[in-house]
Amino acid sequence: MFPAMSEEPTTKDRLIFAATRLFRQRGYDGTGLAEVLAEAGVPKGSLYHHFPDGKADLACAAADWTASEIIRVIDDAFAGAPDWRHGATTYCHKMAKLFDILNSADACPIFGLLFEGPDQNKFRAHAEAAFNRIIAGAARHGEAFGMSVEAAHEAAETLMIGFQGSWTLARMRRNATTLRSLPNRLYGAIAR
Amino acid sequence: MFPAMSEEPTTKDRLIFAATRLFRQRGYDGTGLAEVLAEAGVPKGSLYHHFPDGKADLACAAADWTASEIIRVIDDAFAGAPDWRHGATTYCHKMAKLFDILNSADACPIFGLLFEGPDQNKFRAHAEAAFNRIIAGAARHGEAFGMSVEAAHEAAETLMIGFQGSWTLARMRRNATTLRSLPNRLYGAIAR
DNA sequence: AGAAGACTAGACCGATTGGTCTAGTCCTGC
DNA sequence: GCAGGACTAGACCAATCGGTCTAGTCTTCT
Repeated sequence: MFPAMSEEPTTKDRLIFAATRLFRQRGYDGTGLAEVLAEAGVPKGSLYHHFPDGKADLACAAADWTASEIIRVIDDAFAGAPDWRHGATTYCHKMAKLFDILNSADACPIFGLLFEGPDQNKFRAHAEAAFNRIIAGAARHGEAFGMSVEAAHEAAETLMIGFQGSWTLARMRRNATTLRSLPNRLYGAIAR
Repeated sequence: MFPAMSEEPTTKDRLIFAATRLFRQRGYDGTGLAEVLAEAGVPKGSLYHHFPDGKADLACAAADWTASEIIRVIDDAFAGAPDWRHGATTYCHKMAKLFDILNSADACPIFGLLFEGPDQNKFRAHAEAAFNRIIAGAARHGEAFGMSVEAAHEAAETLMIGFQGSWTLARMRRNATTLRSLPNRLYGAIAR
């Protein structure tokens, strides 16, 4: 969830990274373009050059980028896991660690970036496609464990549903316990 | 979640109802005071008279009111239920119906009103207290079914975690299926 | 070198924002 | 009736909002 610093990011990427971070912290409507520009160190003309529809385009790009990052976290978490539960547990622990790094102040990275944004069909379609990518990315691992397509999809969805609720509660409580205990919450029961 | 119309609401209540509805639909930052005032049919001076800290006070009042309403829904849902699962299922069905009534556009009433608002400790404390009231209100029913204090609390929290994630997904998908299937999601496994 | 397009820079703009404040009207109690 | 407080009403304000636009600089290709 942090940009790789091995290469100088392009202007466009700098805008996306800054927007992602600020939208997550402040929400879409609570973030002004001036803040994004200041953090990215980019002038306004550049923003409209790269994102002709302005703030709304930025939200679409932030959602896309977030989904790609989450899929990376999911893939890392499930790599080498012997079964779904282990992968999901690692995912939750990784996200709990991210939560701690973010100092407990940020909205859930998935839902904060994909469920809040401009009131436009374009964004909505983007966000939905991004979310479906995440679900598909997670379900793929379920299938690799031998789950049926349906069961894998269901498991992925359940994980994401629980993840959001848990992150939100962790945020309120200022600690990541609900994230770390999510697997037990979900699979202390689902496991079969 | 709709004001009782048996009595003419006070100016203050009109503001709270309007704010609650608009904050749920647009988010706190996405709602301007002018909109709230227009919907409530109240002049600005009145707002500052009743809510000296302005918009932030309104958010606190909206959160409190929302919690009270949700607790009412919970109590209704669990009234007469033979066990936790039945009560929780009825709660989910009631909320799914509310979702349909709201035309799928509103943020989760609990989390949208309690987790988004002014970046202030006062609001945060209010919201956290409100949420804890909801959890306690639900846990009470668990205890009435013979659950230990801890298990009842855990069950209430799990329900709310799942509820938020499900509502959010229902909102994206424009249908309440995830809300209606939440009990099976949670208790097709937890049930013991 | 020159042309064209990509990209940066920041001034400008009308609209909206939430809060402040003055001037009333209404209500209650003496 | 009068005084004081509760409450309504809306004008005013500085700041911010996101978008537009002009004027450059940089890059690439011929």
